[in-house]
Amino acid sequence: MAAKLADVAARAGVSPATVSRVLNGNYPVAHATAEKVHRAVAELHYVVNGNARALVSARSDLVGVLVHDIADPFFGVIASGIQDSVAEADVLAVVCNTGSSAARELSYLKLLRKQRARAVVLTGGSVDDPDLHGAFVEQLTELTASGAHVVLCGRPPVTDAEGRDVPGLVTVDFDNRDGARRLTAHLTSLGHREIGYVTGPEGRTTSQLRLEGHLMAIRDAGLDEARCPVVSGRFDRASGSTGATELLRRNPDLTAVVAGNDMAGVGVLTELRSRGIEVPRDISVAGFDDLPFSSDTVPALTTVRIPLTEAGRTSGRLALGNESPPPGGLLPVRTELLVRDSTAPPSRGRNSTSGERAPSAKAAE
Amino acid sequence: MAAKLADVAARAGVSPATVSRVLNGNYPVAHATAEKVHRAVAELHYVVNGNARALVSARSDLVGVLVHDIADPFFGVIASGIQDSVAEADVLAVVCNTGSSAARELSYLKLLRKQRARAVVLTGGSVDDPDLHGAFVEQLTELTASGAHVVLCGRPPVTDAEGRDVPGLVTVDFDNRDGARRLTAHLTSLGHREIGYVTGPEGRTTSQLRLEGHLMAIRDAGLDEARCPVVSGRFDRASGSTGATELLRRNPDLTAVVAGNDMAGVGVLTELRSRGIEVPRDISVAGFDDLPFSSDTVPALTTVRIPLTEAGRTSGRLALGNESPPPGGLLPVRTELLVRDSTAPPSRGRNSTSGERAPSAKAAE
DNA sequence: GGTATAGCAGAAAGCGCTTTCTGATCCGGG
DNA sequence: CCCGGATCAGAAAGCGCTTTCTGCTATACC
Repeated sequence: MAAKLADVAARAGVSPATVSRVLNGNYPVAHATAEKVHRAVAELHYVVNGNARALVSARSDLVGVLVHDIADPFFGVIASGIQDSVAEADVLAVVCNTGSSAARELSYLKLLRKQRARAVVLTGGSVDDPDLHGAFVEQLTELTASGAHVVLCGRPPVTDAEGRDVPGLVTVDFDNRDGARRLTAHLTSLGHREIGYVTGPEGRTTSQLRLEGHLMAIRDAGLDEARCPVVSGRFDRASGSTGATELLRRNPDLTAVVAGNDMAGVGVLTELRSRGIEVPRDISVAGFDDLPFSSDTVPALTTVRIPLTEAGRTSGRLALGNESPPPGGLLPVRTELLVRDSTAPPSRGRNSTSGERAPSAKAAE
Repeated sequence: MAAKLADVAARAGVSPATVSRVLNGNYPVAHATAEKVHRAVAELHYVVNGNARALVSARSDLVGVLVHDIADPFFGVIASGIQDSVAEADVLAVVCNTGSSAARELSYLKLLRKQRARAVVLTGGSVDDPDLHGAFVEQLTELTASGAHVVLCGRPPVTDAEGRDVPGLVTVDFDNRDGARRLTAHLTSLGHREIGYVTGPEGRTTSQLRLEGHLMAIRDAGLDEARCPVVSGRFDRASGSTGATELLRRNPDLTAVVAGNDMAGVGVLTELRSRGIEVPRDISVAGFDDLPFSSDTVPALTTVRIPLTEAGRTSGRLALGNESPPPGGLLPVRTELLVRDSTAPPSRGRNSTSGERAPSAKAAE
């Protein structure tokens, strides 16, 4: 149906080899000949068959991007960063929604291997499934063995059954633990001593690291852990709401609630509001990630910014192999505490009307 | 490096042809033989080379998905719907960010053609670029001619230079105009007579259709169009803010503001709030799309719901050719008016509480 | 003027698979 | 007992490209 290389060659009056060389520009071709070929290409609307090319060169112009949920802006932003940087090399990004299921992650990895993807970027915290971990490591090993680059963006290095790092992986690591520690430290330094926490989904490394950071800050400040309840959520709005409810049930005197991410933070905000609790006068609230909408909440959410777009871009470059991998395969990404309007010093006894807050001034990107 | 079909054949003691047949299950193979093959496949961790397969069968297991911006939840949700439905056929979705540029759209189309994508789904309103339109139609024609399915999701049918529909395209059409009409009609029926409007980007069909619907409702209600200013925005928060400012400058007596989409609606909400204008008491606000966050705004945003996930799924099925195309190639998607807390009847005379305007430094993306 | 050397272009092999065509085996029926 | 038709398996061609190897024509140099 479509024109092929041989058709172009015939039309230009040259051999297929010459056409190929003109197209790839990796071999000297006389200018006049190249002209003829270009003309023929244009006339025939010729487009090289990527499959044939990939077959002989043993690698395609595809990079796989595994995300938990592409409808979640957290992943959308990362994906757009990746897309951005790989597009410069005319490489296509294949976005795969795993729905946080290790099984689907595995089957996508296999599919990507089948397409001989040039690289794959796994984003977001890893999902723990002991049964599948062996198979997971195997896929990753197989992938790197066949020359594909594997980049972990926002998830910790993968270790095999013996706890050894799987070789050849590159990690773009978000500083979740320390970011969380600094966030909660901000709250304790404001004078909060009864701080609730809504975690992310169980078994997700991101949830765990952030929780650890939070607990570190709690201990550093010498707070009574019994007064600082932790409930588990799922990194979404709904779990933010129910989490806030549960937290208040456990400790009605809470003066601050930290959510595992911004999404849950919004849920907390909504729930508190619907209960007539004013933020930050009555309770301070904080999130994590600094998603695009986080500065538009009311009040604007205090959070920890992760430069997601930039991290995505870096991951993309790493995936293409354009950027030499960092020493040790680990490239840390700095987080930054963003204090906005949802956090303030605790008021003495909840029901007092402590000062009004100034209308929000926003942080530019 | 990786095992190939011949290796599996050798190990199983059969011919390559037999292995292929076992893997594809399209030809009778004795049970015992199939067993041997399966064992060899497992032992060698064999994964078929999709490129080789695509080369001979002349079509790959890839569908392209063109979006304006994957970080925007509007597209994220659609993309996840598409992904969802094509994944069932072990087909991979290639997400391409066009950044609303017709040139990039074109180059992605070419890239997708090169990969011999099985189908491509173009989402979101089309971008108007007269210079590139011819080339655009050509790519689409070439694509359908080579047997690929082309689905337009949320954009109107494409017409060629003579205004004729390009054949073979399937359109999943959002009912933007009528949705917008009903939304503004809701406002007029509430008693609003001075309604401002913030459009989407110029030259985008979605913007245009929604604006048309709005104006229809304005006329239907017999309002004075001079009192109903329209300012242009870009479907993002920042333009919602600036749009609201400009609208109030043009008509300080506005009792309602309609934004072209939810994103801009949030911007409007934020801006009004920072000016001390209370929603919906002083001014009603409405958006369009019903994105996941729209019910979490304060107050919850009245909007028009488009079943984006479902539309994405349908587009995916259409792209795979699993669903027979609708008559006329046009499949309408119903929208639904969602009245929430941001709209209410206008109050008599606003200046009762028109607050001080706080300086707010905004960042555009 | 003859040979060495660029500088280009073509022939052909082969990437890993699918599929048609051909062939071998086995069964039942005449 | 032999033949025809199932039933299954192999041989081989070829999908559209890249790339090595080979070869040809100029040019340069002695």
